[in-house]
Amino acid sequence: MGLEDAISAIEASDSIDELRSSLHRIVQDYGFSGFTFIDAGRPELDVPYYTGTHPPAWERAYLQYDFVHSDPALARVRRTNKPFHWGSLKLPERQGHKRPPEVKMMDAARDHGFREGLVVPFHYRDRLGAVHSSSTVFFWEDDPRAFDKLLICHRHELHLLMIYWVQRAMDIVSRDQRNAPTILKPADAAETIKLTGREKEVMAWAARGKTVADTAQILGISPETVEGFIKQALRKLNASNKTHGVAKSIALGIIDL
Amino acid sequence: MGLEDAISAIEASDSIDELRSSLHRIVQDYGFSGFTFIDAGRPELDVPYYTGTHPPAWERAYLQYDFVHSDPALARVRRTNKPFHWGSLKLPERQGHKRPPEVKMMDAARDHGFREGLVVPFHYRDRLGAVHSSSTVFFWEDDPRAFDKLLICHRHELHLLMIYWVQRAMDIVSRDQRNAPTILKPADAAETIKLTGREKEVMAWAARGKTVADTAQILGISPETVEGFIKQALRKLNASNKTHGVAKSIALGIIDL
DNA sequence: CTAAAACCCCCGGTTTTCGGGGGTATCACA
DNA sequence: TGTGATACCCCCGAAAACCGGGGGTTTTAG
Repeated sequence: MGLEDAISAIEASDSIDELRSSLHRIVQDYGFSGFTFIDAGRPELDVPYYTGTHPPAWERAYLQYDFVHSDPALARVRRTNKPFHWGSLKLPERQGHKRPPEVKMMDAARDHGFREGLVVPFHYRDRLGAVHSSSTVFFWEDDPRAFDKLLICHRHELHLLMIYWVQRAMDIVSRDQRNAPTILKPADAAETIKLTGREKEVMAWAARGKTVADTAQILGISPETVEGFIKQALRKLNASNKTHGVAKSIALGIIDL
Repeated sequence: MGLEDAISAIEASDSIDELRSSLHRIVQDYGFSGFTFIDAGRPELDVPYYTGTHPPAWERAYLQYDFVHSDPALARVRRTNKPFHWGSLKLPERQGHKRPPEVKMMDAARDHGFREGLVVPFHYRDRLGAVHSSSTVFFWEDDPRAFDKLLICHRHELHLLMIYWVQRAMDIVSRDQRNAPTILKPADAAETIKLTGREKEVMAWAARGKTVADTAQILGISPETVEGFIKQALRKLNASNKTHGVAKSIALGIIDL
């Protein structure tokens, strides 16, 4: 099946179930045993939205051992845009006497028969402008050398496929909202947050660890004024405290470190 | 030039200037007269970052008439993930005697010789996990029918090209800016700092705006214990307070929002 | 001209933070 | 089967941050 055919098959799918089996057929053609699509943008959730054609045993293990919070691929997905494979992940060395949870997770994957995995990150916006991050992993159970060869030739195709797959999934879900998985539904509309120069300055110094008094001295204004700017910024950011405000500012790209 | 060659050329570029001329050559091969990359995620900025090989006259007009705030393609980019062309934009009807600004902008583009344009949206995350949205437009000055034909055959290639181009641009910029990391002192290599599971958890909840009391309830431990973990994490991070610690944790990739 | 927003300063009561100080539980290895 | 390293859990008190207001002048945009 060529790339154009695959995209056509995806765009012709008319329900999430159909979409799932379409992709399954496509990735099987490439030699993968299955795939998992997972919402990667909400690390605070214990069980984010996911779907796919992975083995049930793997799903049970993943949930049971809380791998969402230790999966090193998910962590990387949140900071990158290009596909990568499990073999390229840098795992932490064991500190002390315990195996780090990341290593535990990868060992478990191996125990389930997965010898490699291709992870495709995709960050997208819904029709309200809200941003979502997704991770899709294609499982490989055959010879790792064949996997390497596949990557060289078809990495880009698989990347493109996922983009159109996610887009199609979003279109379907927004069309029939009733039984929609929550993640694919448009979240809060993206609000444009506009901080003034002073507000950005005080937040940036806060991010660098300066207290209100420090910042006041740096900027040559009174501590009370600094507090005023911070309060104003927190209101605009809809943040509950200074720490939250700084985190949001970084996430929104308002301040750079 | 094939797709793989084009991507190779992009990934081999070592500066923004080189990257720009690489892409220019590639899109000229497709028949476009030039391109403009623009940071589309900040509607609040009057002059967002942009670069490209557009005619200087067009750039002057764009700035002079403040087209950033009326460009209908930019507005659409913020809500979509697939490439589209100017012809598919739905422009508002003229009300009364005034031309809507969107129409004005498209008319101006035509006056500058552009008969069509392919717009490729791309939403990406940087190494801090911050989300950005970009718009790249490829200008078409030839026969519109040839443009339609090109889209059918090569839309996906152009889409993929942009993804790798943006990623490469980000890599170059973040490499060049690494001499001014105020928040990361040289000694703070990510590898040397290892937080335990609990330490990471309390820092992550702090970044999401939770107070010590909130976090204690979420984790089912006493507030004093939560404080203990935070203090321990701050020591390891060599951070002067919680806000600083959270900023550092994000910068080091230890926690995600 | 006028309204809105940026910028600057202040108070008082409440909550959080962060320097310390404790302790137990678990695990790999000898 | 102990031993040592580490994760994990709890407490105190002085200092700082938070949060709700209250002022005012200057700059910007319609």
